[in-house]
Amino acid sequence: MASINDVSRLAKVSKATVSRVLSGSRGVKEESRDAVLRAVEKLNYKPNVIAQSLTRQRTHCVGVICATEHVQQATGYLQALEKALSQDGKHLLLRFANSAPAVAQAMEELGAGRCDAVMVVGARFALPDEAKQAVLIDCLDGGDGPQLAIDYQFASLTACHYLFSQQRRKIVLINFSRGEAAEQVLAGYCDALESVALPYNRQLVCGSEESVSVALQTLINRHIAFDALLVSDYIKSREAIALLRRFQRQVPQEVMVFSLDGAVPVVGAPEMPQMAWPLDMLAQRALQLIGGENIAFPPLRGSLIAP
Amino acid sequence: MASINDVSRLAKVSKATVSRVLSGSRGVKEESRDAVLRAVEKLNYKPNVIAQSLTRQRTHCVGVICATEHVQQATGYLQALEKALSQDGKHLLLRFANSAPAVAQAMEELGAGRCDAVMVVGARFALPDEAKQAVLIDCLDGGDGPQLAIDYQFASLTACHYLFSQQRRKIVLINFSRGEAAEQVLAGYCDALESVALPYNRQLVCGSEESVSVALQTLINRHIAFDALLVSDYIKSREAIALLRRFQRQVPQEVMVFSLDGAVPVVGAPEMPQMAWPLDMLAQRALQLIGGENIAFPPLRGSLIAP
DNA sequence: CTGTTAGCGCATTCAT
DNA sequence: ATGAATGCGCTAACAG
Repeated sequence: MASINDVSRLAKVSKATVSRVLSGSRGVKEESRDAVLRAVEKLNYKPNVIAQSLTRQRTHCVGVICATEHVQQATGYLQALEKALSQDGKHLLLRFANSAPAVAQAMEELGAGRCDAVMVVGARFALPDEAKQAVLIDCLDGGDGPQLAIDYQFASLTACHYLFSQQRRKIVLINFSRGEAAEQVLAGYCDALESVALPYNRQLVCGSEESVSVALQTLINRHIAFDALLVSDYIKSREAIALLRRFQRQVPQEVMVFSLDGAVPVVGAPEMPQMAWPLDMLAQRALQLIGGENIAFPPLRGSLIAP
Repeated sequence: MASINDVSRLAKVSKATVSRVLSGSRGVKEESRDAVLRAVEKLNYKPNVIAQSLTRQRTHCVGVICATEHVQQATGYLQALEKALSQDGKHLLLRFANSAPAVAQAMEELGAGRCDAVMVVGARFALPDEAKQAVLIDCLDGGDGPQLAIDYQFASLTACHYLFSQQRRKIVLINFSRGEAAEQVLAGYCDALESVALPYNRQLVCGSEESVSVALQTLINRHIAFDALLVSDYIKSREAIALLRRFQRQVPQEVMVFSLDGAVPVVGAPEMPQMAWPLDMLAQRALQLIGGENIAFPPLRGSLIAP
């Protein structure tokens, strides 16, 4: 691999001039400029980005820690982030981590100068202290640092109203296990019920600790009627649908399932009604945040899509 | 951020000694060794990986270009690769690119010393020349360099036999648009038909040029009977299912859809019968290939999963 | 306008 | 066993 020395030698100018031509490029005589460009061409020279990183103290790399429980949830985010980053001349260093210690370790390894910034995406668990230095995106319990939140209350409200419009009245809520988002979802659910003067039935709200299957089995065992499920994320929705089918409950005829998590990009018609988030906008904002701008964005609102 | 100079000063030894303690770590007096470690601890010193990369001429980064048309197809690969890489102390530089020029540009930007190696994953189109230097994983037309192929003929054969076992005889094949994999799939399909003495019906094999919807509409318009679809990938399967439902064809009762591409990790019960690939093994082999080992692996075989 | 010099942070000879 | 010196490839400050 040719280095800047080779170029400067071939072009009969100093390294500094070569550097000037390739970077700032102003204040260089036409003549030596051409000589440099010719040499660059001939040697197929590309500046070594590692050396550049060392002097400039910037790597143009951004660490992205996908803290999602299931990969599917990460894909939409990843695609949007990669697009925004590469348009900005930055690179995406990917890492998966679905527990607090794993996130901590990832932060550790992405530090030490390898990245200019780190973001944590989609965590559904309490983050370790190390993550306080990162930009948090759709993480359940946002810290005090820069972050991007999702408006789950709005989503929940929308979902309920959609289900009402589909003549569903007995909506089971299968919520996030905990965190602020869970509270928001519950609040939206309650708001919706109230707005149509439906009573709040505690039995229809599934607690955090149990699995989706267990929750549904409990309802079925107790002969509690329901005609819709409002589920926090896509994966749980799939679990729920699988279980309902085993009990011969037609989906969506008998039980309609709504997924709040639309982070999975939809191709063709969506499988089920769900929220779709404006991921490109999310990515843009994320870039602004890692750019150091200290903006507080309002929670992002998604839009309804349905089969 | 503390540098090696700070440590050497605090420990009252030279930079070389510090370096020795942290790297090779042998041939150092116990005394100065402790002093260094103490200083490191106190300053919370972490060697700057960029500087290390510069001297060692190794970045421990691997570029991964996801050349898949749809993100979903990439997720399984990504997760498996990231796991294998991070276990090996390497980092994954992610890039999406779904056209030859995009791949070329990605190769360009990932070169220039940023990565030790690059791999291209899941390309369903002809790769540019630049990609010849990369390790090719599940790319339709493999080049002459190191690569990892998938045994699509085996998959196709398995799929057909599964469909036969489900009392399906009129199987529509919706193949890849072109490339070696398409030929393999067709070969497996033909083998299967032959093995149960079914005639090959040209009308049931859908050509490359048309979209899934058009292909199916054509069949329906011509009143050609079919009771199963063998589809090359998950996305097309979803498209097909959506269209079938619009024509009131019950899936899977009337028409069973089989997806050859199992790169989408399944959670819970699979949506439809499909092939699942041993992605961790794939990732292991990919690592061996970028490690420079010049091994030729046999095409990878997947296993059937069904609802 | 351009060359020289001095780092960036570290690893690695080569002496001692 | 350890320190001084050199270089990785490049940028930037400072003179000319």
